[in-house]
Amino acid sequence: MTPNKELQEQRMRGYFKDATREILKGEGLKALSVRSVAERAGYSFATMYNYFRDLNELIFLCVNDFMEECETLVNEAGTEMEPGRDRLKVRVKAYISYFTQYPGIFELFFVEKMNDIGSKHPTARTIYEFSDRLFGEDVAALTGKLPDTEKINRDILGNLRHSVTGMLLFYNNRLQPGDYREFIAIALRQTELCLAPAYA
Amino acid sequence: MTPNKELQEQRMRGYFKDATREILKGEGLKALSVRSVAERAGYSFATMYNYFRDLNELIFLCVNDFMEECETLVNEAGTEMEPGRDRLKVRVKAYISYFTQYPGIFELFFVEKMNDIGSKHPTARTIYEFSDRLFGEDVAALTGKLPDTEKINRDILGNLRHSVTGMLLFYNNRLQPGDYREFIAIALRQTELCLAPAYA
DNA sequence: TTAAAATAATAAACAATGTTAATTATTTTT
DNA sequence: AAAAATAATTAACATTGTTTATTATTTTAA
Repeated sequence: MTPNKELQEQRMRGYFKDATREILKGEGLKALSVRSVAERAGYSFATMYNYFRDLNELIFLCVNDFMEECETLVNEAGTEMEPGRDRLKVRVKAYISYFTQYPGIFELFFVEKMNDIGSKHPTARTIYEFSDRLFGEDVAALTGKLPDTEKINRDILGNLRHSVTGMLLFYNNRLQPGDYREFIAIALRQTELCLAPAYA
Repeated sequence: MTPNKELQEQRMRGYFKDATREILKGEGLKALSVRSVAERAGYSFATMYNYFRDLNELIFLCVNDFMEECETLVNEAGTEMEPGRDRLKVRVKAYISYFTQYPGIFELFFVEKMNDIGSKHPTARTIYEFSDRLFGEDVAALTGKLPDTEKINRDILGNLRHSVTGMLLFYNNRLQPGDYREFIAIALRQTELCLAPAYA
């Protein structure tokens, strides 16, 4: 019987990745350490270095998983609705809800200071374009009949990306505004404002 | 001769504060440590604890200085212009320029994860309202003649606050977009979009 | 099947960090 | 000038990421 090294290694990596995901979703980046991950995975902290270059590599691998999870959640919001203004708001709300429920994941996506290598990583661009992918269809539904659609789309999606990220940053990291309901209300209002170029 | 304890203590605190400011402006938060501050101040790291509760207190004290510095810079931009759209853009540009020149200060203002006490600190609110103070006059000049001025002002200033912060976050922390000129161009374009409610 | 080789897991160690407690140096007061 | 108070520093501890040695295990070869 020849042992399946590939499978074994895959499993080991899985244990560490799962542990990392759980900690990030639960206690957040602050609680993440080589030792905390290893303990949850059931191995010594030194074992991690046999499967990953360092803690950062492990963190990077989680981003894709989280992105999928978030996308699924957003896609489950407003399924019965027509693409457009109202559905966009429902989807933005789901997006925001994900990142307020898991502030550690928000931190990981948008806040964590990476080294220069990390920022040049393709992941950085994928994150940058993440909201475009999620909200593109609804925006396109609003601008489809207009001339100069592409430019307007870029404007709107850009504004959405920046202002939603900004709001989440203030809410998650600075507790501004202090109340969640108020935060959501402002967020939806701002979402509407971002659509202005579609009605010009 | 009775020694002026007050003055002496004030000076000591000044040495540490200056050292902290210099490091934050130069190498950024990552390079800031009790030891690096103390070395630059010319004292042992333990001495810091005789004048400040901890490193966080020292950091907080710098925020106000930086805010003043930034405000001065912004106020020096477009002094000969009329309040309004064009001056706003010049001022936003100065604001952005400050926080890209000193990414460590941006981190300190908007990114650094504070403990709950820190986020409930009055400073958190001051930071939140900082851009409103800087850009309020120009926005008011645009909306002054409209009905429902206050509401529109809030909308515009909110959108400005969030989208400028979001853009800076992407640029400073994720190198998106990769080129500074492109970044500025997008930022100014987005600034204009934020003003849409004034022209409705 | 058992000895040798390869591999995997871990423990030990190091450097850097924030912080506190103990100690030394300095200044002030009596 | 000695005693008391204060200031500054050193020593120490706990926690972090990471690397280097050791130990345990598994695979291979005789």
